[in-house]
Formats: sequence, structure tokens, C-alpha cells
Amino acid sequence: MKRRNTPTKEAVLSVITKAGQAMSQDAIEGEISIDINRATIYRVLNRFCEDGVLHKVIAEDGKQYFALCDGCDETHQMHQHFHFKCTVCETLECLPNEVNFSIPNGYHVENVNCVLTGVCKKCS
Amino acid sequence: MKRRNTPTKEAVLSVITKAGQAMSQDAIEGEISIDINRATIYRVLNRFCEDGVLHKVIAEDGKQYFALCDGCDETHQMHQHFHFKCTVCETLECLPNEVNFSIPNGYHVENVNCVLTGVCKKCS
DNA sequence: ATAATATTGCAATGTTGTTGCAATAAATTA
DNA sequence: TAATTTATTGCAACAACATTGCAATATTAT
Repeated sequence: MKRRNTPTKEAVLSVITKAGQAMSQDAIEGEISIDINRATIYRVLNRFCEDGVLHKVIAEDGKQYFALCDGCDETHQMHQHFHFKCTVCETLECLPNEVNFSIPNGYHVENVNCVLTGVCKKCS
Repeated sequence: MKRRNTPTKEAVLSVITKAGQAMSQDAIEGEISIDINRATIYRVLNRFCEDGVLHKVIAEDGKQYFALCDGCDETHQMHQHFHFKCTVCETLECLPNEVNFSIPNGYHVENVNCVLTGVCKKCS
């Protein structure tokens, strides 16, 4: 499964990078210049996640948001920072704050999904 | 909108209470003795959330899980504790750990959704 | 018992995300 | 450069989760 470079991949990554925040599939499709199939966008996004380029966040609307891995550790497993979802502008951004927690013995944590919902600075 | 007592409400609340953990709509429907419509279960659950009896957690599968408000504050707004979703037994439980965070000025947090995913004590 | 209205069931709808399969295109090799 | 391999894409279909409109029902108050 060697990756190939395609205009689709470049376009998707470019849109997310320019946005500077996490995006959902429909937001990406709305911002992208060329016409890309919905299923393809999902497949590209999931591949980026596998490769550690993006990480996936589940917001309170149950939707998947994809954010650039900036400073995420190389295991691609833990993205232990908070995320903030604005209910007004609908954007989801990564916060610098790390998530600190302790769990009872015997529990094995594989993933962390922390989302704060509210109104962001711009919208308030 | 004064609430009324119905067998449906009692049955739903009873199932969740007996389970001692958060449950999804389909899990509730599976455990419940009487036959209740899917849409009705959702409406009952959402009403319980409005009344501060339950709180809703969005897991990494994007599904809604409903947990008893035990020690949740009376504003019904913030349920700032961690949740743990087991990928083996599929259950979601409330952890006692409080979520601590600080956000930049100008942000207004209305809700907190923190879910750790992995393997729970029983399953590991 | 009657009236008011909250609740329910049913069907339909919407949204989000995934999958199978054939067609296409990128990278490798000759 | 041309041929080959196979990763990627588009399309359509499907699945799961959740919500909504409306008529029927059941609860509560009078």
C-alpha cells in the first residue's frame, strides 16, 4: 500500500492547511475548488489519519473533524490536547492545553477525545 | 410543558439505573422489557437531559450515550468528568476524575465532552 | 366524566459515513 | 517511451443514527 500523490490529496490538504483549523468532510467539499466525490474525500482523510498527517476529532454533533497534526507525537495514537467547537461559526480548533487525567488500574487508554463546546473569541 | 409520568419513562430510567452505566438508544431498546418505539426512546432521553436527570455523552463512534446525573451540578450544564468507552464490551462509564482545563480569554465554554477510549478493567 | 395537552407510534426524512466494483491514473519496470 | 502494476477515484448503493410531522392515545387537572 504505497501512497501515491494525487491532485485530490493535495487539494484536501491545502484546504485544511489554509483554514488553520479542523474541518468536516462537508466543509472541505464546500471550500475545495475542484469537484471531488464525497466518498473519496473520506478515504483521503482517513488515509491521512493512518499516516499521522491528520487526526480525527468527534465533536458534540457526532461529526468527524479532521485537524493537522502539529506537534502530535509520532506514535499517531494520542492527541491529548483539548479541542474547542464553536456553536456559532461551527469551527473546531485545537487548543494548546494538554489533557491530564489518571485512570484506575487495569484500564488501557488507546485514544483521547476531548471537546469543549461554546462560543469562541471571534463570535462572542 | 408539564411532565407526565408514563410507563415508558419509568422503563427507560429503570434500565439505565440498573445498568449502572451510560447507554445508547439501541442498548436501552435491547434491555427493555416492554416494546417502545425508537423515536419515543430518543424523546424520553432528551427530555431527561433537559430535566437534568441524565446527561449525554458523544463517544468516538459518534453515538449518543446517556448516563445518570450522579453528582452533576444543578445547572445541568457542565458534566465535567471523564468518560471511558470500552472497545470490547462497548460500554461507556463515568469516571470520577474531574476535567481540568483553562482556555484563552474570550472563549465561553458551555459544554464539556471528554471520552477516553480503550479497554476497561473487566475486558483486559 | 370531561377537557386540555403531554406523550406515543408510525412513517418518512435527513445526515453522516462506509463499501463494492469498475474505471482511471500514478509509479515502476522494461 | 511504452507496458505493467496497483493505488486511487467515481458512482451507486447501503447502513446506522437521529429527528420530525401528524394523528392517535393516555395522563393530569377540572
